[in-house]
Amino acid sequence: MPTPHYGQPRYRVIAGILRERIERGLIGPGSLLPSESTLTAEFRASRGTIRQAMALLRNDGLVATEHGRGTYAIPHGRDCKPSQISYPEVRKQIVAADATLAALFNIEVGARLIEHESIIRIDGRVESIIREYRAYIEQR
Amino acid sequence: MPTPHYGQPRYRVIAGILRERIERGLIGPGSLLPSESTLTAEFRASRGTIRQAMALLRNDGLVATEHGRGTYAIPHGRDCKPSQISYPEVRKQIVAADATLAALFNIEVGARLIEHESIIRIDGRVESIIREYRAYIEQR
DNA sequence: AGAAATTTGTCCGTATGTATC
DNA sequence: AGATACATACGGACAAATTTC
Repeated sequence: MPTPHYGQPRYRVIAGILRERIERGLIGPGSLLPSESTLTAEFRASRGTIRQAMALLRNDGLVATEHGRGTYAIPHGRDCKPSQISYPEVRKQIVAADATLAALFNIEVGARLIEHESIIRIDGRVESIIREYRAYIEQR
Repeated sequence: MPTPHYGQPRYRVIAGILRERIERGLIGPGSLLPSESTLTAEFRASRGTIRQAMALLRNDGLVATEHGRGTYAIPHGRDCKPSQISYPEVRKQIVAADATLAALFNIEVGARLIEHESIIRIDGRVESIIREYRAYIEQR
């Protein structure tokens, strides 16, 4: 993928997402964030970009990093007693049907499907991932 | 050597060589691959590059890695594809985490997950497929 | 049971080359 | 030209799990 940076640069966007997870208690406090390589997978960003994002969070005192161990969320400011069970994160995207899905929907392998993904976390840990697939209807 | 990436990157080349050794049975199945440090010596590549190569093999389900132990070849798979048969409306099975799921759950690629699949039909037609993934908890 | 060595996991800093806005 | 971003690659260091002595 090229590098369109309309508006905010990616490292700021990523930092913002992580910041929100921390401030909402999805991650911390005290627990480890995903590793750099995991985050590169999740955000599909390069390591450099992830590290820039982390640098912002460190700078804001939201996280601390220990060499060889990882990056923690810091118990922040006033504890607003975050609820233990978090709101799911939701994502919607168009994916290509694999063999199994294609067979079920009776469509061609590679045909488009809409995938809704919800991530349910408890204490910041991913508890469950739910994906729903539907036929893709061309719009417009 | 600097880092020109003409043609194939080194980690792919290395992964290819290792893949061949595994598929030829020079290594597997079940036995440990050489350690990362051994491979850096053999291929004169940095550890990071070796680890990238290993990640490819893991992603293909050819090997699995355990912290502090090593990486071993996986007993080669014969997947009897059930494709033809009509699926039950609800299904539960254990699946291997792909890269995306592994990143979200913060587990190893290839680690076990429980997948619940439900098929929603309207007038006999598949309307929607819902899959839920959870961590697999070893019982013994 | 305990210490040391091995091995993987993670982070740090840096560097080069390419491509896009 | 400069900032952003990607992919690749190196070498070093500390942390944590496992194995060996």
